[in-house]
Amino acid sequence: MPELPEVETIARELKKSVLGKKITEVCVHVPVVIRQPSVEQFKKGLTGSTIKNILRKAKVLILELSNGKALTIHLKMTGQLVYPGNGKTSRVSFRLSDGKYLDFFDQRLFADLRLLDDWRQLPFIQGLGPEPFDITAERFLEMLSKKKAKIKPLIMDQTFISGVGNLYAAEALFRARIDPQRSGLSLSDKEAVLLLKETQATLREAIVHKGSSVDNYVQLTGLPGGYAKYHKVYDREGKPCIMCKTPIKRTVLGGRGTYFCPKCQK
DNA sequence: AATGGGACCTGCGCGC
DNA sequence: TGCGCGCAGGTCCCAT
Repeated sequence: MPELPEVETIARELKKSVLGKKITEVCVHVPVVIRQPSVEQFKKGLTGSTIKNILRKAKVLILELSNGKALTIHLKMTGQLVYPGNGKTSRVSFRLSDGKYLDFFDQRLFADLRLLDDWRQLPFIQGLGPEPFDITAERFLEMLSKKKAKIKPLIMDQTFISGVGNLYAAEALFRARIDPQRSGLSLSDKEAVLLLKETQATLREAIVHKGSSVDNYVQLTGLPGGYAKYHKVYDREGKPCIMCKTPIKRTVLGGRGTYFCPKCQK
C-alpha cells in the first residue's frame, strides 16, 4: 500500500523520466478512476500539454502541466504507475512525446485521478496535516498534548500528520517501543520525541530502499521496492520479535490490522 | 465532538 | 476439486 516513501519513490522516478515530455494521447480504459472532471474533459485537458513539474504532497502525486492545470494521482491501496508501459493492459494510459506510455494500473479501482485548475484547492490536500519531516519536537509535543485518541490511528490520521499509513505506523511505534493502543496525551515528552524521530527515520530508510512491496506497490520501472525485508513487525504475526524473540501479535485497532511486540512495546 | 464501522473494490488464500 | 468466504487497507461518509 503506497505510503509516503512509495509515493516519494515514484515522484523521484517520474522527475527523471517524464518531466518535460508532452502528453500526446490519453486512453481511459476504465473510466471509474477518473473522479474529476468528466472523462472527456480529463482527456481534453491533458492532451497536448507538457509535464512542467512533479510534486508530492503526503501520499498524493501532482503533475503540473504547461496549460496551468494539474493531474493529481492518489494511488490508495493498489494503484501503480509504470513507465515505460505497454499502453494496453492498464486502466489509464498516457502516451508521451517520446512515443512511450506512462501506464496507470489499479487492481481494486480505489485510486483517485483528477485534473484540476488549482490542486491546492483540493479539499483533501487542504486538510492535510504537516509531514513528519516538517514537525519539530516542540510542535509534536504540543500537537499530542490535546489528543486522547489512540496513538496508532492518530499518526495515521492525515489531518493530524500526513504521509504515514498502516505499515509505517506499526514500524515506527515498534522502534519507539510504544504500545499502539496508548492515547496520544499519555505519551511522556521523551516517548513522544522518540516516536517523531523514529517515524522520520523509518520513512527515510524506506525511501532509501525505494519503498515496501508488500501488496501491489511497484516502482515506476515495475520492479518491487526493497524495504519489506527490513520490516520488524508488519505482517510478522507469530514470528519472533527481533529484539526479544516474543511472538509478534496482531490486533485490530481503528479497524486496521496492527502488529506489535507485546513485550517490547509498553 | 470524537470515534467506529461500513462502503468502495478485487484477488488471493484458506477451509470444508 | 472447487467453491465461497474473509481479508487486505486509504479515505469518505454516516451514525452514535
